[in-house]
Amino acid sequence: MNARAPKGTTDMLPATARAWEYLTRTAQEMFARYGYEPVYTPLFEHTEVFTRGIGEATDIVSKEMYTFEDRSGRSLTLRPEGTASVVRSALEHTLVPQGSSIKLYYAGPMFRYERPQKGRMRQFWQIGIEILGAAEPSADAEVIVALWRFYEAVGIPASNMRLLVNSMGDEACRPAYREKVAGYIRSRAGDLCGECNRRADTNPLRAFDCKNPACAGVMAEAPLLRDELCEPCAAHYAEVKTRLDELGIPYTEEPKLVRGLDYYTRTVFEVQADAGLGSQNAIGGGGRYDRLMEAYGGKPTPGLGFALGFERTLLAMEAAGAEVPAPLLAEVYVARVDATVAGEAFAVASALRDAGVAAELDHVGRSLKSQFKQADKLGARLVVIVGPDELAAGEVTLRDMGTKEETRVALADVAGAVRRLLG
RNA sequence: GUGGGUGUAGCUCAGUUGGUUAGAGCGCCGGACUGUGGCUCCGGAGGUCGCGGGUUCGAGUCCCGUUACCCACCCCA
Repeated sequence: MNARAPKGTTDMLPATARAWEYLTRTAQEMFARYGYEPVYTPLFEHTEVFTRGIGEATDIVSKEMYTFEDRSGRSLTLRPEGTASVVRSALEHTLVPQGSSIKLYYAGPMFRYERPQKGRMRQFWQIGIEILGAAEPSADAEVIVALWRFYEAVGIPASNMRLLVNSMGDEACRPAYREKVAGYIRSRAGDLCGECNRRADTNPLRAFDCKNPACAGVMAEAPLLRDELCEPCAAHYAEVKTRLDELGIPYTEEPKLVRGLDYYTRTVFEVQADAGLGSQNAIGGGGRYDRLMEAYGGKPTPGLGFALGFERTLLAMEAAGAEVPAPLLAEVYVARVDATVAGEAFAVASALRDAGVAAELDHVGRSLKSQFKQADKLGARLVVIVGPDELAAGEVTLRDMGTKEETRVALADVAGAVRRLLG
């Protein structure tokens, strides 16, 4: 059989899994302080949740989804992102009654059928937060600040990151702007690539993202939404920036920042890392999606949030030299002199564990010498030596690996003695 | 979907102009007088040289195909 994990997936071995748990734990602790509660939605949804939420014409929906029929013929899709599911769940359970709001966070794997490369996997992990029911600019600022602070908390210095912000307008001003850009594209059709010409009809704003140098040059002269925002959108955007300014969060306005998901309105943002990443340098991003709930048939409910990628965040952390705390696997190593005392040794290790001490012992029949090597490698501060001689007196030997001092203690008091020595 | 690069022990890699039993470091296991660690020394286990063809007296070394991984385009977290 093929023992490899499928393309674009990877096993998270202990070193990585530890980092995953660290990121999750940090998010739990931090987002709790911001008032967010956990939510777990299914890893797959009715396909419609994503086609209607993210948009039929987006790359994610049109060519990157893992869609399949179950045995009853339903069309299901492995979630390519988290927001659509959370909003669908909020609608199903009426989590946002009129006039209220709710704050949620999630963490888990997402799935997109893409060509893997640095910082891009087919199964990748995200942590995200969402606020539903909040329309005020302070909510936008809160989400952005939470994202920024999270990166700082896990050891990525501000000097290694760039925060980009923009406003995409709303239904009052964006349609007109879209047409204006589409018109601009058609007027410069000869100077733009084929893909961009098609975008005039499908998603003109994406032309701003085109990597083609010629297109970039042409689009640099295109009309900017910043100059076309309706008054409410302009005021909202201005206040978001004021909130960020007041906290000293360093951001850059990027008028060409466009998100690839159709549901975004008004505020959008992205954090890019300068070090450790390849060309996929966006380690987190998000924005406001005030019309998404309606797209699902719910009442108008403003919403916003962000998602950050585990894999990319970890790459940025490594580049910054950020350390993931390592757990203490063995404060004490229980060594047995020979097989005749295996039972007693096991009982001692169990008693230590019951007493809250990290204790390890051998299960493969190593020599006593080898057990000491193990103890040393694991960083055990103490070794409990269980041998026939000691047991004859109802005792065991305790060795301090630092000072090499050995003392005999009563078998019945091992846990107590160990705890006193460990301080 | 397109392009480039790389595939030799668990890991990181050497392998001369194709030539006898494929190497190193690290890791792992064991030992250096009898129940004891970190250093050092000695020994050992471990390899279908990605896979399949071809050229050749002979290929890890050359050619073709294929596959996997990596990176980039694209897109996004």
